[in-house]
Amino acid sequence: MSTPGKPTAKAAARALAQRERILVAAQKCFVVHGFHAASMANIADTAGMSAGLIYRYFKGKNDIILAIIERQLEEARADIAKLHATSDLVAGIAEVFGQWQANDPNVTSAALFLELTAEATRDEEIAVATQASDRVFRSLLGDWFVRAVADGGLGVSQDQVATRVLILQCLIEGLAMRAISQPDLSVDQVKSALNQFLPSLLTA
Amino acid sequence: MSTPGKPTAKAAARALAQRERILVAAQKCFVVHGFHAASMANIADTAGMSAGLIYRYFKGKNDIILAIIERQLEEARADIAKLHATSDLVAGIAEVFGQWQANDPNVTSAALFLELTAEATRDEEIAVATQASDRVFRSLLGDWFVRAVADGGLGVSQDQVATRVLILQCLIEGLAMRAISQPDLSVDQVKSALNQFLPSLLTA
Amino acid sequence: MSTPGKPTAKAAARALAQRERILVAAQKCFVVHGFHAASMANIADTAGMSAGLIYRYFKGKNDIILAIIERQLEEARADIAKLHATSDLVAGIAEVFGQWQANDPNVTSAALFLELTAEATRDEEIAVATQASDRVFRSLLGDWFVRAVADGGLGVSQDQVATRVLILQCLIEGLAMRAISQPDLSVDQVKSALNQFLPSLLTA
Amino acid sequence: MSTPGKPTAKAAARALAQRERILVAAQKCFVVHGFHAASMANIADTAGMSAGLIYRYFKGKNDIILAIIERQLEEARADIAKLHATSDLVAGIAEVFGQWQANDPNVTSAALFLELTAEATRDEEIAVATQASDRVFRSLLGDWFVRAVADGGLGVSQDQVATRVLILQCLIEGLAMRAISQPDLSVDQVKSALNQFLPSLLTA
DNA sequence: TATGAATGAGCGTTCATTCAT
DNA sequence: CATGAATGAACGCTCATTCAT
Repeated sequence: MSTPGKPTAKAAARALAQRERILVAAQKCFVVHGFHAASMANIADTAGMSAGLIYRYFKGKNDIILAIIERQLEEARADIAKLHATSDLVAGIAEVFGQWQANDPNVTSAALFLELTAEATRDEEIAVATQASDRVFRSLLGDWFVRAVADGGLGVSQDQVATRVLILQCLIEGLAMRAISQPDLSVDQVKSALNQFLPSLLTA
Repeated sequence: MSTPGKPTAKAAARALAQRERILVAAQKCFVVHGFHAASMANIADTAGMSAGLIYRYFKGKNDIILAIIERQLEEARADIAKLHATSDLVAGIAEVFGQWQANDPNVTSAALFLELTAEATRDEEIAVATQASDRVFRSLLGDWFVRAVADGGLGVSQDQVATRVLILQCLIEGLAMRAISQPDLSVDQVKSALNQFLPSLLTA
Repeated sequence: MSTPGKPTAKAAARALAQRERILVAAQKCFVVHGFHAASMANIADTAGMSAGLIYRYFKGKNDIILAIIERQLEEARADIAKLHATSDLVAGIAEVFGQWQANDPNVTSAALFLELTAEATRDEEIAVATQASDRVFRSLLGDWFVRAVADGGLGVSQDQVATRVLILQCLIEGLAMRAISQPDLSVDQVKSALNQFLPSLLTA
Repeated sequence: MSTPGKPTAKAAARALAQRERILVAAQKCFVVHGFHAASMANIADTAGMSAGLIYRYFKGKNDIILAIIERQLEEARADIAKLHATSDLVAGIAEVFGQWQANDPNVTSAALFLELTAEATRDEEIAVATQASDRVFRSLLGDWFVRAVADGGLGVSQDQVATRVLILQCLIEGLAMRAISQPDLSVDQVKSALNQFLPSLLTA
């Protein structure tokens, strides 16, 4: 009231920063322990705050999970945007595969992605969020496929888009499982395989 | 000791049957609730026995999870065997996709598969088991690719096998995620996509 | 199964005994600390068991409260039955007042009665239970008023019953508050006052 | 110190106003949620101030409860004063009963009264406060009973006062419980009952 | 004076595991 | 062999209270 505007903005900024701190900590904990095994105390410790404080910024544990899903959607959107910029889809996918294999708790985790998807079969809220996220992702991929080559797209015909997107997604998401189940699979092998089979998917 | 030979064999058979009862119940519970949310009481109820009795046949909950992984290996082997028998790989994969989408607690579950794989990044024992299982699976698939056409194989050259197996696995496992994240994807669409892209993978 | 009937009956008896142990402990704790301030750990300690065990016999804390209400109803029924037997209503009420003033955690507590009634304005389940209990109590009292003198009743006319029951209840329940707020009020003073004003209530 | 006299008086007045704001808010919250279930955050919100500020005016939650008791004493004194003014005691009591049944959070609440009394059996400070309050109330009622009819009193003899006050209080406080446990009891029924039994209490 | 972010202890509850029967 | 009562540690979460701003 005394200094209008500013203090509120400052407080809002702090709140956002705190939410971010919590989400980063939660992501690490979820990657390391899994959704259910990671405790709020775990997350609080990792975030360097008391457990109770988390509830000022999130309604509960489930709320954190949903926020993490949205984070992943935004990261995915950013990745898609990069696809537009680069002509080298193979290198992009291979890089993501490398990150998944390294299992760095700070970036998108393959394990988290799998567990999240599995959880969608049990939690209605999570199901809604993941399916919505997935729809957006497919739509973005589809736009890229269908756009004219002159505009940075692939110029694929409309009746082919769904099929191509499906296969491409299977390849990418399948690599998430390979990153875990086949730790001795090298990035180069992945590149080589993709170089051999992706072109037929990407040509009009 | 008192009645040697026969009774022991009988007891061992009973023990195996009990383990099987428990595993079947556990699989159902895990599919429905997930590994961590499924309680031992749940499993005991489903198996129609007391909670305490389970500990005569398994060291603990983790021990059951490990056994479930081995069960899945067996089932995977059976699936591979069916691939040999059928000439129609596309129909086979599409059928599995349909089962995954239906999420029948009695057959291999996509969600369980994902959760299990995710868990492998956290539990060393599970990692070892899943990777061993995966190696066997790849080996069986590889054999089929490399075997002569006359012997029911595909006659693919040795230096192409790893690549082909990799792509095929990505497609199959990618469909596990599609079954969950894209519930409106029809079996026919999957068949159509596979029919378009599998041939290039399966020809020598 | 092996020894049918008996074991189940034994188990049921034990379960009932455990429920009773818990209810007795809960009543003590509720009297001493109040409904909300009494913790499940408190009750478990008082009952001489672990906190977790309580949940085998009660759904939760609210379930215990509801069971205590029913207990009180049964005790009230027993008290009413005694009224039938004795011609000395004044002595009976005065005795109850004495127990209330002593605040013995083992018998019906005035404080518990008040808190329970207050809670009924907030918890729908408790409201339903207390009102049902109250209806039964009033009905029993009314029967006694209306019954012929020859049958141990008071022979009060039908159109007078509701009024008489109302006043009598106010006097009894009012004494519950007096027992707390006026600790120096003697049982004899209560008797004297009741002897002076009850007769007009009890004559046809 | 810097501006002696006046500013201090102003500050004291402000402090009293703040205390009043808090007490009004607390009373509302206590009526709705009960003493223990009402949170300091609740009270702060209702009072339109921050939670921390309350601690400048009250030592803690218990301190607020004690202050509320004193408030009720003030209200009770006011009610007694009204009894003096009206010749119709029955109508006055019936009106209070109606307010109790309506459970208006802005006036004296029956539920709060009961909970407060119950709490007196547990908290020594509350016991002292309620008993002192009760003594004053009885004294005021007694004065009215004993005062000469010519002075607006009832002219009851000294040795009858205690008994009459006791019965009258039981009737009034008993109606507090009736208001909760017998929600279908009408104000008219109460009036009718009081009209029948009060006269014998009020005549010399 | 006033705020509200932060703490930390304690809550009700669940559940893997043990063991007397 | 089989039971299920019992434990105890941990969980997610709430809230009275404090204190830097």
